Amino acid sequence: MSQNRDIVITGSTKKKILDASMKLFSELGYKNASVRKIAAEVGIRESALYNHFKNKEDIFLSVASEIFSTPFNKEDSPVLSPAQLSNPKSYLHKFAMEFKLITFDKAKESLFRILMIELFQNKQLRDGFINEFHNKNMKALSVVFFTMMQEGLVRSSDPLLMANEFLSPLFYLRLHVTLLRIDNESTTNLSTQFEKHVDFFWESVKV
Amino acid sequence: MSQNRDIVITGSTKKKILDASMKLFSELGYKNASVRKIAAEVGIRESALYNHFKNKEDIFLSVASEIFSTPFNKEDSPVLSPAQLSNPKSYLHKFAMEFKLITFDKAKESLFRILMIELFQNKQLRDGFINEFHNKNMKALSVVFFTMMQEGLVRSSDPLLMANEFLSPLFYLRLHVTLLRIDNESTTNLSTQFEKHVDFFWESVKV
DNA sequence: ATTATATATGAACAACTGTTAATTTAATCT
DNA sequence: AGATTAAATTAACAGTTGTTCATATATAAT
Repeated sequence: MSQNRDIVITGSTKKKILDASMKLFSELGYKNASVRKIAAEVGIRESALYNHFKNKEDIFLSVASEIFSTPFNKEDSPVLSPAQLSNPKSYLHKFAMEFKLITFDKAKESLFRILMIELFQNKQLRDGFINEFHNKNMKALSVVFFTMMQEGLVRSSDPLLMANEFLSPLFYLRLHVTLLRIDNESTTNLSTQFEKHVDFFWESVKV
Repeated sequence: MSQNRDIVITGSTKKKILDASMKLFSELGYKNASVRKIAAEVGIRESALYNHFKNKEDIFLSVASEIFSTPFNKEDSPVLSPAQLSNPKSYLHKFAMEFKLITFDKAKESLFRILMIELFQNKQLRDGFINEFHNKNMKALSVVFFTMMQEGLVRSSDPLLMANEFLSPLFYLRLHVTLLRIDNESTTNLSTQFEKHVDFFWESVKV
């Protein structure tokens, strides 16, 4: 009961630690985000952290686990119903818009930063990136393109290649946006590029 | 004279420090690559580093300055001569092959890792990435595509958009390759993708 | 009201950080 | 040869790191 009260009034300490960690990891990276900085951000002493987490890595893993849990790999987000596929261009638009939404989502942006910062120093994140992000998206998209090809909606080609050609510019765009946002620079130019990419791509593959 | 002798026999200490730093920065990141680790890699004590560099940041800047000095922005690499443009597809192939070469170049790979690792924590590298890599490549490519459009070699579109569509998959590919290489995983699948991308792209834009 | 439990604190630890100073070693110049 | 200069070493510094422990405080259950 009191747990509920805590949650309502201030949010549980554990949640606060995760939020503070996410913020600091994404701004400073793992090594620079010290347990003391995290504790200070929460408003407690560093020793109190160890009541909620085994150690610093435990905190990081808890934060990092969120990276691949929610955003892209939800089977339901870019829906893959035959009805949708009969209007293939609008399906691609939907996929890109989902991607755009995630790109400009503050919380997801922090997770993306953590991912990018630690990608080259953490095998777990590398595997997650390739399996949960790249492979999953590629698989989903290539199924879509394969179906489109069979129905004669797009030109015949390697579905995996086509999926890659569709996904890469979206990722690059996301990276670009994230970089600009760090320095509070304008991203209005880039925000329209998601749609432009889909249009260009569709012009490239439609029969 | 004796300086020359040193260089011939062992390489100057300063050069050795830069090599060791490049290696460690790219493997561990700035913070984790301590001055003691760098000194140990060179084979001297940490205090001796300060005979050659002002401080740690001075070493990093010296290494980081190489990132944007050599690889892509050389005006001569992807040549932009009218003669080349009359065979547009082979020009794009050349550009992509240049990119592929850089991707699989051991030394350049280290610099790319440093860039990616510190990209989100170092404004200087962010600016360098956007100005020296992104903008420069985009500008060069969009001029090419603009010319191609005028000569009726490719379909009419926004040259900048087309440049982006051409560049993004190359970058994504490079990222992917670099990640696999960290874990010594095979990249044979990916090595053929550079050519496939150009073929797919050409099929997409040729009139 | 007393006990039990969860969570906070302050202090301390050993290890590591970047950097400096005094000193020794080695190479160069006259 | 001796003097000068460059580059190395040893030792120490003040700070920070992650983690632990004994203790205090507040909440929950009896």
